[in-house]
Amino acid sequence: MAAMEHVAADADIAPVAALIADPTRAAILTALLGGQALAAGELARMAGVSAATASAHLSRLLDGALVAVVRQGRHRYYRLAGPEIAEVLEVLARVGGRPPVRSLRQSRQARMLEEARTCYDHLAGRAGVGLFDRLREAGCLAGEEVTPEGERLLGGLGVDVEGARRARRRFAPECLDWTERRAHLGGALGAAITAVLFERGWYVRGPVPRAVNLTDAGREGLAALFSGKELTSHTPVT
Amino acid sequence: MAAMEHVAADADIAPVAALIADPTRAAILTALLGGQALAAGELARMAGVSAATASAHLSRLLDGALVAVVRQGRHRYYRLAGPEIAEVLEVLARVGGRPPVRSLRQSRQARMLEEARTCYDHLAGRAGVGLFDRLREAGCLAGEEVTPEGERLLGGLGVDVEGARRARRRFAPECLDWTERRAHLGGALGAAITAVLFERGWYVRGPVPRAVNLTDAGREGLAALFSGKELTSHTPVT
DNA sequence: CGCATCCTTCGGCCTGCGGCGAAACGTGCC
DNA sequence: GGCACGTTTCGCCGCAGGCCGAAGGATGCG
Repeated sequence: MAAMEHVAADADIAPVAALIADPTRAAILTALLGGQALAAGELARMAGVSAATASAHLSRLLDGALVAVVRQGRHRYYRLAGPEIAEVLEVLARVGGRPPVRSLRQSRQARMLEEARTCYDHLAGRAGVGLFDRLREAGCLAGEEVTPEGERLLGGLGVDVEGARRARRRFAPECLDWTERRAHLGGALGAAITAVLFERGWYVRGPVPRAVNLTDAGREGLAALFSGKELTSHTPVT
Repeated sequence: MAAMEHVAADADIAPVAALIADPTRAAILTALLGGQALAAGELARMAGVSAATASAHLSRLLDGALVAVVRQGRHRYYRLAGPEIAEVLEVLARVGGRPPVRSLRQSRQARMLEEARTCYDHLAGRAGVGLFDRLREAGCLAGEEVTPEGERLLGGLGVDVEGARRARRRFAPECLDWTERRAHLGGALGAAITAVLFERGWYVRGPVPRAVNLTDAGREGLAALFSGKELTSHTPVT
């Protein structure tokens, strides 16, 4: 969930938030969430303000690079500047729209996500930090590197450590886990390990989008892995 | 990327954004991104304002449920209210911090993501909308349902359509694709199909977090699938 | 060219809200 | 109890910025 590894070094979030913070601008942006470009006048009508007001807002949104404009005859069609903008609006909507009290179903789903989930492409939640801890305890990790011991253990599991090292992303960064408030393993290595866990069927995806479940095979496999026993051989799917 | 299916029916995003929009509050929230709870006075010092000012801000953040507080003696320790809040801040940071001009490497990554990526747990990008179109053309989908023809084709592929229908989420909603500006298939069915694509090795995850790549096997398999030929039998990994 | 349409710029009004110091409140310590 | 300290509440000031109507481009049409 917390994609610390991807956050630009302390970017100014206030100016962007300020652009979205005005109700009229928010209405405009939400209207544009549909994906199609809309004319300035139409946006003014949708937002319930005069053309002059809407124009001022659109000008600021343009400055802030939240929207882009294409002139066509005497119309100016505005659209969101990119997918990231839509993402921001959607995440904000999830936070703003969350009900003050959770339904039973929601809290059940929340508990599942706390137990084990994916964070982008690596394992997170209690399972994620647990795995990270056990890898450290077993002496597999030192700083952002893998020890020879770790190479052996992960290699035996079927993880392509060398491949992960060559990937175009950070190798083994800690990724702050937001439900556990502690680190789990992210980056190329975290993704590679997680891929193997799925290939082996040790974890399977759950009904809720990012939830994953530990299988019986996974429980046994992980226990064996960290008790030092050799693993049964394994043929990857690809 | 566009998780339309999860957005609450037009939630008010402006109030949340307004809370983040003030530079002082943004500084406080960013300070709390570290994960540990901090005392009010400490936050005041970090944000560079008087205790009175910080207190007022914290009070508003508390009202808006962006932070939570725990009293301990004469201190009050504030922390972010939950993982969603961290997520909002991180997404905002990505947008606010994005460089005006993309590096070669970034634009290469962006192109990869435009071609094919995952959106939560289903296929998106050109590949996602393409697959959706071909499923529709083949008469597999009707509204939010699967036709008998679709049952046959997907069943032959190894997709558990019945299982997806029973899942605790929408079955086959359209999900707006933000790079293509058209719909792709989301929900339980989209996830189930995507899972099979990975199991069969038709798609593999790429070096960039959400990127996926079509394999040669995938190209052939998909071509065969939509040309009506029978598929080679398939043993799932789990 | 003249007019209608769409959009932006300008000038003025006014509310909202962030800032501070001082005082009040609550808690721990002696 | 009395004091110190952390935090909140109160009162006040100042300004950023949202709103509109009117005027000023720009574009298309006849």
